[in-house]
Amino acid sequence: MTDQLSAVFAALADPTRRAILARLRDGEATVAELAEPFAMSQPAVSKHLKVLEQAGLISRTRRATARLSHLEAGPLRAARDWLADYRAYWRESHDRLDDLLTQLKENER
Amino acid sequence: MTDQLSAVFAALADPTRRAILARLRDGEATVAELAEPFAMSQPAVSKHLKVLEQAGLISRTRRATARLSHLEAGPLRAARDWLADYRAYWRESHDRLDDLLTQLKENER
DNA sequence: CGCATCCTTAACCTAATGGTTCTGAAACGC
DNA sequence: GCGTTTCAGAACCATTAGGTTAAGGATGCG
Repeated sequence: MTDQLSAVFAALADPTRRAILARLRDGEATVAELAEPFAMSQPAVSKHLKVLEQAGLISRTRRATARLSHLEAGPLRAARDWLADYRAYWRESHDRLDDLLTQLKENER
Repeated sequence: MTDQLSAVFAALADPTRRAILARLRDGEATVAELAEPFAMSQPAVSKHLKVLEQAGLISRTRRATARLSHLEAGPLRAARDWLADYRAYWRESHDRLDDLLTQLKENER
C-alpha cells in the first residue's frame, strides 16, 4: 500500500473511518467527540484517526489539551478521478444529453 | 467489512486489483492473461480475482478449460456516490456556474 | 508547582491479508 | 479414455489491521 490512492481507498474501507469523515463535514471535533458514537475504546479511535491522517484525509491541530481533527477532502478527488475512468462501464444510459440533464440536476441540489 | 461499500473500497485498495480492473476494460480475459503482467504466482492472482468477485466487481464464466473474467462496474457507482457527498469539501471553487462548466467539459470527453 | 484533562504510545492479542508451493479437479483434443 | 491445459483449493507462512488495557506526555488551571 505504498501509493497515495491505495492509502485513501484502504482508509475508506472501514465503516468507522467513513463515519468519522462524515462527522467532520460538520466541522472540527475532538477525539472524545469523535469516539462518542462508537462502541470502542478511545485509543482505537486514535488509531483510526492516524490512518486517516496518513492518508491525508484529515489534519490535526491542538486547542489546549484537546486535539482537533479537520476534514481534508483533497485526496478524495484522486479517488473520484480514478472511478471516473469507469463511468462508461456502469452507466445504463449512454445518451450524452441525458447525462447533461442528470448532472444539471445534481448541480441543483 | 460486512457491507458492500467497504468490500468495494477494500478491493480497490490493492494496486494489483486496480490494474486487473483496468485490464478488464479492454474486455474479458483468462487468469493466465491477467496474471502475465505481475511478478506473482497464478494462485495469488486467483485470490485477487476472488476478492474482486466477492466485491461484485467482476463476474466469471468458463470457455473450455479457461475461466474468463468480466468487468462488472456497477458497485463502483456506489463508491462514486459516496464520494460525491464530499465534492463540496474538496472543490476550490464553490461557484455553481463554474461547477456546471466543469461538468460540461467532463461530459465532452 | 501540582494536578487534572485529553490524548498518544506501548505492549499485547486475534484474525485477516497477501504471498508461497504443492496437489487436484474440469474440460477439451487426440 | 488419457493426457494436457487451465485453473482452484489446501496448507502454510509472515505481515498488517483492528481491537484491548495500561502507562505516560503535553497543556492549562488553581
